[in-house]
Amino acid sequence: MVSIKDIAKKAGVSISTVSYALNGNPKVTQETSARILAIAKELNYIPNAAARNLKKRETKILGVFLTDYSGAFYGQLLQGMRETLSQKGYELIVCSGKRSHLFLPERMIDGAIILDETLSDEELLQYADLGHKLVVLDRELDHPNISQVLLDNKAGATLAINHLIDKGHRKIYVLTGPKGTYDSIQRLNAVRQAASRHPDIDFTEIEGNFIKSSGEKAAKQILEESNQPVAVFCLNDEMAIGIYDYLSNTDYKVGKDIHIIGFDNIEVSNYVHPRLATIDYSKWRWGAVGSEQLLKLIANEPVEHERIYVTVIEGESVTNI
Amino acid sequence: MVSIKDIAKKAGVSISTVSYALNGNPKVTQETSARILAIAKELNYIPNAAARNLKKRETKILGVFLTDYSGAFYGQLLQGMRETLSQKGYELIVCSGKRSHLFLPERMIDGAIILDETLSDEELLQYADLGHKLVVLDRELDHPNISQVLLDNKAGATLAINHLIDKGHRKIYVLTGPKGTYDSIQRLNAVRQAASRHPDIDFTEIEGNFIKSSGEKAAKQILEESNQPVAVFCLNDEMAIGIYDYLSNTDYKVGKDIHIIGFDNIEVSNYVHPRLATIDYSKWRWGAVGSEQLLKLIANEPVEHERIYVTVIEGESVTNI
DNA sequence: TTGTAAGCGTTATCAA
DNA sequence: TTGATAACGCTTACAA
Repeated sequence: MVSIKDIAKKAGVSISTVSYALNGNPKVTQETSARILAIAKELNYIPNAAARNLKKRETKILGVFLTDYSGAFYGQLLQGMRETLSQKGYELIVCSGKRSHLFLPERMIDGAIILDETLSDEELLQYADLGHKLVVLDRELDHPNISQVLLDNKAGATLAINHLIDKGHRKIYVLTGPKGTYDSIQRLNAVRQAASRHPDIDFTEIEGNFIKSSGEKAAKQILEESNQPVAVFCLNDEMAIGIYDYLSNTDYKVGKDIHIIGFDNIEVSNYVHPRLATIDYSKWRWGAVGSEQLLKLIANEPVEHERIYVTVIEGESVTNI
Repeated sequence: MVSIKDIAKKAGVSISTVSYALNGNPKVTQETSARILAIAKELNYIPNAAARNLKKRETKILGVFLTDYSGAFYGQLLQGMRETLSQKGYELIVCSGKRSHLFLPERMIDGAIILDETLSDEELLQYADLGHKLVVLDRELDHPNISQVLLDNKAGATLAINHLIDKGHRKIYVLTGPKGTYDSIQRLNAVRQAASRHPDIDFTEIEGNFIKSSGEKAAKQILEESNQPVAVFCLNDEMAIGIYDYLSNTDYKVGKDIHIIGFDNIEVSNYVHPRLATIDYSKWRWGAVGSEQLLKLIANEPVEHERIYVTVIEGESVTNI
């Protein structure tokens, strides 16, 4: 491994001069600086990250924590983060798994964006107390070192329900999500609020868990229970796709016998036929805003919580009844 | 920040004793060790990664380099890697972008898996020369510190063509991929070889670039050129989906007017109707095998290049003519 | 069994 | 303008 020591020896200067030259410090003359740089390049010198991190107490690396890598919209989300951060000289690494939770206290990364239920509120608050900067996308957490960038789930769920009602639906199933996750809880609460405003409409909740198979199961149950056309609000798109799958093996048709609206506008929703009506939001923007907030926290600038707005995407999966 | 110094002071021992205790070295007595551990926990001590990395010259972190985060099958691939590596005490981080290319020479990571055309062969060979361990999934590169785990593209493309021929197709379009990427080149070569073995069959190449829009463009061209039923081998699924999209706005039907087979069996291929025929392989296994190879390289065990095998998935997008 | 001390590769302070 | 040197937090011979 070639270190500044090697360069110093070869250039006949001290290591401090090398360090200054390498870091563009104007104290060292153009001449020596050029010579040192040339030698550094010749020797293929690359600074050792550990040594620098140890001394400078920062890595210029930020982490994003995901529960796993399977999420259907991570691509755009991460892209939004990366583009925002790289402009400011920060690198982004994607972390998932128990050991990586230590990256923050270990000072491997300078800050983190959280979209990972497996990290507890307590753990995050503890890090925040230690001075680490965090942006949470999946929970509400109040702390001076934490900023929230949350989806407007309530507006989304309300839009979805209203869309079904506008189309004349009076029997509405709601396929719920996992009990513990923020987005799921928020969406369900909004649905219940909407339900209480519409006593004339028949709302039925079916327990789901945000994965495809629970959509299939729900479809089976719905077909057994009722034969008039019904509407289903799936609290995420993946479950909606599950319903499509189940129906494709029956004579029932989406948008005719069962009307479906989802949430998230994941990529596959663009491909299914008929097109899935859903609630859309910019995943790219979510990542970008989250990153901006993190940079502000790190720069000790004031931050306010942000909200990501949502819109309805209409599709032939919901038609007039 | 709490360091071993703080613990040493509080425990009334030297820092080396603390270090030994923390690392479970049996030289230190149960008693003192227990006391030190207790204090460490009390103070919420977390070892500083930079300091340890600097000293030990390893991080127990491996990187996987991706061109971007948008790949349709990254989820399973990464999952395969993570599950394999975490068993062996390694953490995986996902890196994308210019600066992260330095993670290897900076010694931020102990090794890397490459699926990223933006890294040049020269750069990788240079790292390998410096002693860094690499596994490449997207090119052929011979070096003692590099192991290849490649898709059997040739078998896949041959299978696809044969499937079309078996179904009676005699006019076959081939929608190609970007000129520079390994998988694309390999697949096209295999197609040309198959073509030379079947002079009776009419092969036509259309230039594509692995993204959806080139499928749409190709569909337009194909419909303009020919009206008898034709077959198309799309060198990846994404372009095949593009054809579906284009046809959905016409009166032509997949599996009837245009027969399509893809490559990769990405998630959306499961959702489209009719089901897309395609070439499948285990993304999880690809990641897992790649990881195993990397661990072997790091342990200085002998490695041989590996191949990931492929199979045909039939679908109603290709029917008998 | 525990302590002393050197060293990992940088940065940065102070003196020359 | 450059050089000597301490320090960052940790590991690990070697000494006690």
